[in-house]
Amino acid sequence: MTSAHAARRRTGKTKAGMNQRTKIKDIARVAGVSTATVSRALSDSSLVTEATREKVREAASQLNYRANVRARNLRIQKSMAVLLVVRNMSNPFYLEIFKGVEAIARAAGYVLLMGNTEDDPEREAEYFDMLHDGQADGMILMTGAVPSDHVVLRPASGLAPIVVALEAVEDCDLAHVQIDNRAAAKEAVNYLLSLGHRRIAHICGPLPEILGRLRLDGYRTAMAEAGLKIPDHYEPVGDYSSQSGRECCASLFDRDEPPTAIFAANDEMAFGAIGELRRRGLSVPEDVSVVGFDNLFISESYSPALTTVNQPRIEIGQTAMTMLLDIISARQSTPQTIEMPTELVVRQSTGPAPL
Amino acid sequence: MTSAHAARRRTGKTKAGMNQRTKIKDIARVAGVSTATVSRALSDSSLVTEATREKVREAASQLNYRANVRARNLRIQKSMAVLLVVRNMSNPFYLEIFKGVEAIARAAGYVLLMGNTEDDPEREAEYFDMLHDGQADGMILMTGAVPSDHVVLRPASGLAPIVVALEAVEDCDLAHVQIDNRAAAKEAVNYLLSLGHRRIAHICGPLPEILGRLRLDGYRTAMAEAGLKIPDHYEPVGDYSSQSGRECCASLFDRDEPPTAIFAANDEMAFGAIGELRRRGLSVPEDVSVVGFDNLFISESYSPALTTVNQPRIEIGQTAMTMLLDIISARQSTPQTIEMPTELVVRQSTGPAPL
DNA sequence: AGTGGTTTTGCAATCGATTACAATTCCGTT
DNA sequence: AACGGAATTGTAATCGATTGCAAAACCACT
Repeated sequence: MTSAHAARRRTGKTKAGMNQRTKIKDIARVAGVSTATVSRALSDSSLVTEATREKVREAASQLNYRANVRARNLRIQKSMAVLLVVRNMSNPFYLEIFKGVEAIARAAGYVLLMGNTEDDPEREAEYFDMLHDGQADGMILMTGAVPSDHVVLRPASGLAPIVVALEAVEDCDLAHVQIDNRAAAKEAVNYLLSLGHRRIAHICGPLPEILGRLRLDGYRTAMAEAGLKIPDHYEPVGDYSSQSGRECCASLFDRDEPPTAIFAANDEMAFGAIGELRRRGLSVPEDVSVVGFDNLFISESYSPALTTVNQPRIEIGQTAMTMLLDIISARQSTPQTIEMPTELVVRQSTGPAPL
Repeated sequence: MTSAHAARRRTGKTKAGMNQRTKIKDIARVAGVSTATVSRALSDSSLVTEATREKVREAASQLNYRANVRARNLRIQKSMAVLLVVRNMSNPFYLEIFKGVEAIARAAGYVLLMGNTEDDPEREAEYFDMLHDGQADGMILMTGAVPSDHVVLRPASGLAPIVVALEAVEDCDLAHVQIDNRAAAKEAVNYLLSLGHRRIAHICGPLPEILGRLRLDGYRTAMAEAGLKIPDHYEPVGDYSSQSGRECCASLFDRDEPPTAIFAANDEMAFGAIGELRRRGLSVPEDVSVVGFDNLFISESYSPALTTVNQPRIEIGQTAMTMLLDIISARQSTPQTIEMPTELVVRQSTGPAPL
């Protein structure tokens, strides 16, 4: 009776009509059992006989029943959703991380919510709020910024599960998945040194960010260990765009003693640099060698194929999500930091130093 | 009393402790009003005095209250979430579409759920199920495949709001956002013809898919209108990967009468083709012109910068999401098809036909 | 003070599941 | 047949908000 009433009321509202979804009560009626039994039967509880389970399943599939996720989530106090927050959604670097995260999340029955901050502190706070109000059960954070005074960070207030990936949040005991940027940069530069290059420049990423500083540091360390002095203008700063790579490269070759090799802080700037070199009639790698960082999907099919530092992005995504699940299910409580291995991928954009 | 009891019980469970979230009842108690009034005050209903609204706001901010989204969603019968489903999450083509969708969704208060099918019919069905069980209020579908007998498609069962973007689902009255692939392809080929090229080949996308067929059709139409006969082997079929572009290009130049221009069905295959040409000592665009399709972010910084057909991806995402919102709010009921404009972007990979 | 009308507020139902606890059934034993 | 204990099932509370309806408060005007 109640349900007939509800049905009538709802039909009155939606002009589409017939939008009546079957609920657990309907199954109960058809199968001749209580709603509790239906719930148990469908969730494979051991508390029901095989016979009733079958009866319930029968009724459910006949009525095309699917449990209402909203109701379940309210009752079980979970959202079965995780939030993946990045600085810029259209950065191709993230693609495979998305994929890695998605694969693990999906396998565990979680859905993936996307967050895009555009480096706007207000937006960042919004995503933290979403954790707070139960829209997601955890978050993978790929922006370095954390609203410093946000409520979820107050230890007492039930710190929501957060895993920071590829960025570092200091003074917060959060779980981290990282790579060793300094060592990776050093390895790249060492490779150039091993090819006989001495005049090696570095196109930096933005230096307010830790990422850019670490890579620069690796470059400097390698140079220092080789006993080489770095000319003043050998460290132009870009913003990770190919346009900035182009400009930085131009600035290097507009002055005396241009380098014979360039190590760019990411692949896009390396592409820009190669474009600029070509424009100046210099060929890669015969005249100048170029190394990138990231190993974007496209780097392999660039011509010349780019020598670059590979980050295991799929694995990084998988690892971050796995850690998050471990924390959510309280299998893991003390925040860990996992370091993923990088690898220098040698392709055609590097060669022996010219005489 | 009840709430104290609940608190005790919950605290007993979570070892983190202190996870007690403030609920509307707490605000009501502090502000000295009923829960109904709190709800109304916080939702800016005109039914409360400014005085009580202020009192409630005060209490809410003092207790750091945020409404529980799960409870609200159950009550209002919405999820305030939309599902964006793609074939392959790590395809760079989607990036800006994500961004466009995200921007509009966010502005409207919707969150974005990501779906990745990997062309697996089972997964496709899963995402349709998510619509069915209320996990999302609508879906933007970027896979051509629709589970043919799925319940949401039965007209009577309250067809869930779906917008199909850049793919075509036939025999379904769903809203669509598309581009005119045939015309765009024709325009690209016409441009090559205008440069004096006569031997123009087309590297096709997979032909079971409508997309590949339409672009091929545009190519053929342009050639036919120019009165040119297409040699047998001028239509190799790739799979949109740069590797396949490389192979298709090789197959073209391993035979007699190689083309002087190549129109590839997407940018990645164009990159592969350019790589192969370079490997053979042919230069682009002096010996061979190459045109792509999509205008990936990287095409501009490729060298040579790629001439390609631009799809307004951000706008496509925005439009799809806007349409979806219109349908959800029933502002729009008859499914529309919107066609977005493409544009040939001429860069350095094309030039006059060699003599 | 009483009346009628308009604002504000509160009570309690509701959304649709899960689950603690009580009630019942089942089954083997005496 | 009666009994005890285990296995099933049912009743009703619960999750935390929103909202229909009734009650209360307020106000102006006779």
